[in-house]
Amino acid sequence: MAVDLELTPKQKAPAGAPCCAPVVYPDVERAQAERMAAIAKALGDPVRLQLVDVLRKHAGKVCVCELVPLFDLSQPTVSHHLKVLRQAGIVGSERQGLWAYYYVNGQALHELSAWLTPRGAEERA
Amino acid sequence: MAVDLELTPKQKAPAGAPCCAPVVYPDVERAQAERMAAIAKALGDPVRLQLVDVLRKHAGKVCVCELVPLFDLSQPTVSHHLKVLRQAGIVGSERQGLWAYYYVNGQALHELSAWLTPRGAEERA
DNA sequence: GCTCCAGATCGACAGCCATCGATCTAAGAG
DNA sequence: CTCTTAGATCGATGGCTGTCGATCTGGAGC
Repeated sequence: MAVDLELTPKQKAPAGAPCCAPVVYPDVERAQAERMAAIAKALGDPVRLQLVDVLRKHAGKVCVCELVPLFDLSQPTVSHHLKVLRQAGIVGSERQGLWAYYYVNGQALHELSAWLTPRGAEERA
Repeated sequence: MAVDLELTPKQKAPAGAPCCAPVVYPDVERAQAERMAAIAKALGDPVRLQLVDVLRKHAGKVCVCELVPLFDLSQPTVSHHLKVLRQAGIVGSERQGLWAYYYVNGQALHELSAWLTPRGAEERA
């Protein structure tokens, strides 16, 4: 851990020179960052996060008709949130007759979780 | 966890009755959901997620002047993103003379990570 | 004092997003 | 076939958000 980096700039930049080195950041991370951000963004709404929470607690497939009354929201809105979660790969759905059942795809959540805790607190990649 | 729930609705709702029980959801979760969603939302932008990534890798405090050239963005925009992260409690800042140094507050990330993995991961995929 | 620099804030603007009512689709019941 | 129900989609709308240039703040150096 800990790149050798100790409050780098020590004094004012001389003239028109940039105060700090560019510190080019390998964009190997960029693709992964986009993916992680997409997952996080999908979870970035209290309603969607609660939807995931409910689906996860039920551990099995849950009917949409059970999800709608949990929130003080219209059915189209809940449907919209489920769609967002589906497109982010966080949940999956399955239709059986009139009803649609949703379930959590643990993979996506695990991906984000793994990024959040990169092995033993912090460590270089 | 696994609540006993197996594809609840078996047949069409009779008349004007709702098809499923409301399944009242304890809003004890609601406060936590808002908190988790706020953290996730702050991470829901690729730039902010990369900022956190960089700060984390450096393990120490990093000067803003080093962060700006990492992205093809104006200084006010980077400053804005840092502010969002700060307000979400994900990063902290410290000013020293002309420079401002940012660092990751592991707590917030750990909170979200803990919520994402509520114990023994998941079994289905 | 004055000047320059680092960084935050402001104001504006475009694009996105959560929400709704209305509508569409498909399936079960009669 | 007809009616009803579950759910998705559409269209509109108001609010939020990412971005920028311009400006403000305050410390460093002269």
